[in-house]
Amino acid sequence: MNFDIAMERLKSEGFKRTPSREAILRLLEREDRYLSAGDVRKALADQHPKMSQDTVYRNLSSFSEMKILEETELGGERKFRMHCNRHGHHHHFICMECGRTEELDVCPMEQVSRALPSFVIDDHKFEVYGQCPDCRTAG
Amino acid sequence: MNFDIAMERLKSEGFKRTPSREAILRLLEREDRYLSAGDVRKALADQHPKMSQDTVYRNLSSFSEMKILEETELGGERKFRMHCNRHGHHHHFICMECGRTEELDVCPMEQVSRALPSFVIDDHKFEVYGQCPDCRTAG
DNA sequence: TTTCCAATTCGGAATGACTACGATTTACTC
DNA sequence: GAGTAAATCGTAGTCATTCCGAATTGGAAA
Ligand SMILES: [Mn+2]
Ligand SMILES: [Mn+2]
Ligand SMILES: [Zn+2]
Ligand SMILES: [Zn+2]
Repeated sequence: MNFDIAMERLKSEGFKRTPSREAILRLLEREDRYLSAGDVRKALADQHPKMSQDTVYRNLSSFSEMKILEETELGGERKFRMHCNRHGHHHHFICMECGRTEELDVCPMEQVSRALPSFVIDDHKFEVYGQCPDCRTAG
Repeated sequence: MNFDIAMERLKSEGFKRTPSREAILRLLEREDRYLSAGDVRKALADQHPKMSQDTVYRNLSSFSEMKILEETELGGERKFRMHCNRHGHHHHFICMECGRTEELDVCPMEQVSRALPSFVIDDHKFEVYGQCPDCRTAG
């Protein structure tokens, strides 16, 4: 997903176009990795020193709910990234140093569904953590 | 894992046998599901009203580090359960109503390792969420 | 263009999980 | 039974997140 498509999505769902929303989405498009609300505030501190934490949290949550962003929880913190372009279901490798992700095609849920016929399955989480090639070289 | 094996493990690693530790481990053995620190405090409020949160958190963390407990993070909270008896690596279905778990044999990490040869893989998380047969019937 | 108002943001206080820490108590060794 | 390090207690602090009332603003309607 890119900035323009995200803004269209907002408009089509009746959200207003505000400087805060533009700045947050532009940042996430540019960074292309998982950022916490605090990361976002820091990154926008120069251009938008008055943006309140309420605004950051509220918008990140809204964007996540409407699938503009992908969200996970790492180290007790919510983290957000621009939703991948790829169609359909996928998971991520996440670099614990820089937050960058690599998309994974693997998903074992068909097997699991078959193994648990009497359970209601609502959701699942599959994430792989480590060091990306760039961070590995740099380290 | 059961209470007695857990106490042996504590002893062998030089930890003292205290009423707090016994109560926490007995509770987790009996419940056999994921509990938060708050859940533990509430459950022990009758028998051990003076047990401080420091004691609960410190011991749950210690037990988790020494693999007496399994730990996960759900809804922004750390949760703990007695480590399964099963040998070797596995994952869980977790009932979002009652916290009970079902062990899963499926793990897609061999495929992932093959797909990401230039990445350092340190860890992964695979969890399935939903409703267990008991809660389904009860609901 | 101006008016209008619900949506949005702001600033700051409240919440809740978790951690830190000095004082006190306790489990184990001798 | 005395000594000592470990463990616990009580409480205060931290940090991410949420809440709330007041002020501002985007964009539709006049
Ligand atoms: Mn993705
Ligand atoms: Mn297990
Ligand atoms: Zn990296
Ligand atoms: Zn259940």
